[in-house]
Amino acid sequence: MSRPDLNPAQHSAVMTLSGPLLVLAGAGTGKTRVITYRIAELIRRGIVQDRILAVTFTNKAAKEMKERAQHLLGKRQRGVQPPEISTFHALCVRILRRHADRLGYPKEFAIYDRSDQETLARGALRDIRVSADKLRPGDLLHLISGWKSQGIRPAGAEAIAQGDREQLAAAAYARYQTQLRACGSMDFDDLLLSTEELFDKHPEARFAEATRFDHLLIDEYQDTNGPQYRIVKSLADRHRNLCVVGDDDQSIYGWRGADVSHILNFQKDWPDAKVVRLEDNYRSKAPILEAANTLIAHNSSRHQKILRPFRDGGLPPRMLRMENETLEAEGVIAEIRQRMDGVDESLKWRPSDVAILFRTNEQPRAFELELRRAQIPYVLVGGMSFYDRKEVRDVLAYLRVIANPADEVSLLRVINTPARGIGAGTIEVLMQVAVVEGKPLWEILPQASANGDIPHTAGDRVDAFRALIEQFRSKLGSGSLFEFAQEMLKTVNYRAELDRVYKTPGDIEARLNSIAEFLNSIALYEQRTEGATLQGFLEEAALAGREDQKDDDKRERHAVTLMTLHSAKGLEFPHVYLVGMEEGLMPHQRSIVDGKSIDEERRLAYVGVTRAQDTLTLTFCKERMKWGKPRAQIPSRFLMEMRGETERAKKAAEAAVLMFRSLDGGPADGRPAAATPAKKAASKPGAARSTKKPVRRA
DNA sequence: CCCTGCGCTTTTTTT
DNA sequence: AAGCGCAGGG
Repeated sequence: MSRPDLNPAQHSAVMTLSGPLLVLAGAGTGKTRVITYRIAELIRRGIVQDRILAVTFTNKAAKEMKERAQHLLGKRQRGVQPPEISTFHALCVRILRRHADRLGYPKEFAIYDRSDQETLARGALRDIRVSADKLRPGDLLHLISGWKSQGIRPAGAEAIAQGDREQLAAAAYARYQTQLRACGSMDFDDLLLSTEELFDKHPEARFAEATRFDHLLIDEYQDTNGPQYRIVKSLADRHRNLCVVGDDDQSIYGWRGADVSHILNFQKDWPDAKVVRLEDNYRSKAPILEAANTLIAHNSSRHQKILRPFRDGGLPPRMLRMENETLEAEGVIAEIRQRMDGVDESLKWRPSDVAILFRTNEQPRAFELELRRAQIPYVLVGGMSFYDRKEVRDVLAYLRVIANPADEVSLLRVINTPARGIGAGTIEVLMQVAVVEGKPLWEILPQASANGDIPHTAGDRVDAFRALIEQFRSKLGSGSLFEFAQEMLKTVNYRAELDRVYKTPGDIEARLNSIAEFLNSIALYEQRTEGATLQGFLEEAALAGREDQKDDDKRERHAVTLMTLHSAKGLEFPHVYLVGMEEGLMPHQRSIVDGKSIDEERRLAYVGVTRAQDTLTLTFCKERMKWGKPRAQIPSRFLMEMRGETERAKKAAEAAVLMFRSLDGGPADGRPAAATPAKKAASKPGAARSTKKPVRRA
């Protein structure tokens, strides 16, 4: 079975080198191949590689694309660098830095991740005296991000906010944004939004950026949000050589502001756009693809397309019913073990051939346990990442404060870590002074001991802390960053914090190890970067986020992959296990209750199914633990839809709606959960029709 | 100020 | 099951 180098459709997409081009590429149709060949072809035709910009959604995709392009180019000419390939966010950071003076932003800014944002959101809600039962930090962040992805600022949000909840959120948004700026920081949405603002207010900056490139390629175009869409337009309308690649059936980031209409309406924006459809699937064996096609056909409003299998043979997806999540993991892992140990050498599975895909981050627990027990190497992608660990965040916070003491979130994190006698009372007083004087907390610290509001002893401690940070600030920029960080940790005596929090020597050692690993990443950064700075390192760490760690490549080659469906997009594996195919999980309870985004959940399932090359196994449990209690599960409607049993799928959907809407997350035995009486009373009468949480009057 | 233990709530996906 | 906030004793 030989595969053509490029089929006619792919060839046409590669060769259409000027003007707008929409490549509608189904799963497994070789879209990466098209992009890289296109880049190579442009360079072959004499386009200087610096004039080509390719944008991806993840660092991993960017890295991979760079490697592939490099490989293709290497065959033709030696020493040719690949063109600029970058994520949206990294691109925006560079643009903002180049034009920082225009917008009056500092050139150096910290990038706040999800956990920093949560701290900020919590603080904003406290400042405007909103308790968690009215609006939780997570919900606030979701609303803020929604506004930001539509380009709406706090003033605008206050104007359009509907109802109490949104009004409160809009007020908190204003507060959040002020604090964020005061810290000299940006969140991920800000990077995009500020770039958009820069282009709006400063046409000359927009012109300068647009003139840097003659060709623009955007991968995963179905996942662009408002600001990204507008930035693409700004950058492309001069040369019009815009190639976007995507698949509306794989749009799974709607909750993050991605808007499928961008890809659906591409031809309206660019009337002379050429459209190429890639419908030959080279990845999955026919019966798997058939299941995928049948499943996705249940979605309305999509570009009609059918994927044709190139590979024949193979078996239909298996659907296995398990007793509970422990036995699910046991069953799956036992099978993998067995396949790995097979007698027939040619049929043996390697660990890296296998992926276990799931919907939520709590699901992998059971599988990790079993994999360890079976002594099968594995990598858990995403989940609790390196940068989410407490000790790493603490060290990071110290470095951030040293880089920029105005960073209040980080300052508050380390001011009493390890405990140095600056307690909640002292901090509260200092914060109040800061608010009254309208200055950052850091600038208040020198007056602390003089201020009569806090005890003398506390004042001395604050002085000592400030001197400590100042001492390291003055050392910055001379000598190795790695040694700098190492010395800082020693001086600060971070070890004391570990001893306080962790009881067993094993725990302490594990934490020390992750700190060592972190320090190592500083050393690696220094090695590969000319003119390494602390700021530069912090920025890289923020943008790399939960993505790859340097030695993952090596590990991945011998390990079973565990990951969420969202992280699996763009990847493929010979053997895929799609686990937890139950109502409430897949589709998720949330989308069942508000009935809105079932289509997106279906696309998610579709993404999962189309990751499989040779075999696909779907599993579901009869019962699953939740909050310490076992709970009856209904098999996912998607299982039935995949087999064309539409009526049975509808029944499952109805049952799920009943279960999740009326029982407030009811238990296994069918009796209503003993929920808090107040909540019960409120949710029962209105539950049938309400799409939003009923707003209760006080 | 710091630690411990109890009780209450939690329900998705991530650049 | 686990993480958070709060009360109470050193």
